[in-house]
Amino acid sequence: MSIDSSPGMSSATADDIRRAALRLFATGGYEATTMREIAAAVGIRAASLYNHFGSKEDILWDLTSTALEDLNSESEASMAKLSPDATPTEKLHAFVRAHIAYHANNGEQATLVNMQMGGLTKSHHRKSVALRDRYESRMRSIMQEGVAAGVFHVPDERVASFAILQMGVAVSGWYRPEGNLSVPQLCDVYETLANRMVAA
Amino acid sequence: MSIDSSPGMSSATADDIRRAALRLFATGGYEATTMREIAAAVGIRAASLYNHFGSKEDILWDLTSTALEDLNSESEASMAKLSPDATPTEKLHAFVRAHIAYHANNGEQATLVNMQMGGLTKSHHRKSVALRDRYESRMRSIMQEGVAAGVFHVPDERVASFAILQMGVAVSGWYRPEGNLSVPQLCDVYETLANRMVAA
DNA sequence: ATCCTATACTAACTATCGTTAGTTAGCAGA
DNA sequence: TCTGCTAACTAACGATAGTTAGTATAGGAT
Repeated sequence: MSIDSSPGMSSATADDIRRAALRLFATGGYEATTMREIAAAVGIRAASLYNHFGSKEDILWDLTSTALEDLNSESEASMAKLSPDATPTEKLHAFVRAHIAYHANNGEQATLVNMQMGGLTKSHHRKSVALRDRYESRMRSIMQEGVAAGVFHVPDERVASFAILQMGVAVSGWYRPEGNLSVPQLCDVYETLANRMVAA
Repeated sequence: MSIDSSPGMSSATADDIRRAALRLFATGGYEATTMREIAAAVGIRAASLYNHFGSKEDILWDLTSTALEDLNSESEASMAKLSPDATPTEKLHAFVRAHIAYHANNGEQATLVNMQMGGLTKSHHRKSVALRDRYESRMRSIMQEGVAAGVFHVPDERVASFAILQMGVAVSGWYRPEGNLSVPQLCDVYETLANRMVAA
């Protein structure tokens, strides 16, 4: 047995499984999706899935951890491009644009993270929550920095941070690339809204 | 058989079932919750649930439709209190406050509507989506009215409407009455944020 | 006192789930 | 050519799901 569920190596079939499972989990829910459905979408039998993943939960964990790591790394990469003396406002803009771009470009991954994490084992769930918290805390830090510098003025730092995060998360639920808004345009819109919320 | 799932009449046991199922569906998900779990939470056996509801989906539909009707009626009641010549800004404030209050006071119902509607039959799902659309369209109307009157200025009416709605929906995920914010205070915060977003 | 209805129970059915066992075909390297 | 590994298959297992059938009991109405 090989089981290429660990990151790094992955066969073409394993990637097919990932793609099919992601779509099915995101649209129908993890519990409601059966191994036979995933297999049928790939063109194999259910038992063959176990040549690539140890269990159904293994697939969910693979997808979830990848999604959360992508979210974090894209966000970090975007922030890293800023100059060392960037203002809180510039940081907010960079964060929001990366946030919106991810949720527009990776709607299924985001949906998975937001709605299907309950299917994970307790251990995997804890790790996922930790990754999500790490992400959210970056938003909080920017907010606190801006308030401390006197350039942001919000009624409640915590609530305002959540509000900015969540209005962006919702993008994953409705954005379609074939619509009349490009991703950069969408980022513009949300950058403006976030900007106004902190009354910068 | 009586099956008091239809609104209006309902036995005490049926209400116990509703309460238990709501909690279990909201915290663990509809598909992952079993009839035996619901029954155990009520203190009866699974088969006895069928004296009160025709099926598991019947319970979900009962809860979902009630939640959506409550959301709509509370919103309408709040708007109805405004004077006939209320400004778009006053309407926005009234809508947002009702929106936030509902999501703070009815977190489990809101979670159900936002995450578990996939468990409904196609017919019930359609009706639910229609109720949700009716609610969201009220936000859109206020936005359009404000923009037309020249008092709101947003980059995109549709996106801004969704953003205001969704930052409020997220409240149902984290608000706890034992926290350091009362519901009216929370409404104040979100009224301010929404206000800034439309730059009124 | 006697029905009758409502609601609970036990027991079980059928379907389907995730998963395992055992097997077979194909292909790379010696 | 032989060997060994990968990844597919068929078949089936054990568990559990939603649901139904049949039965018992308690309380209110006549």
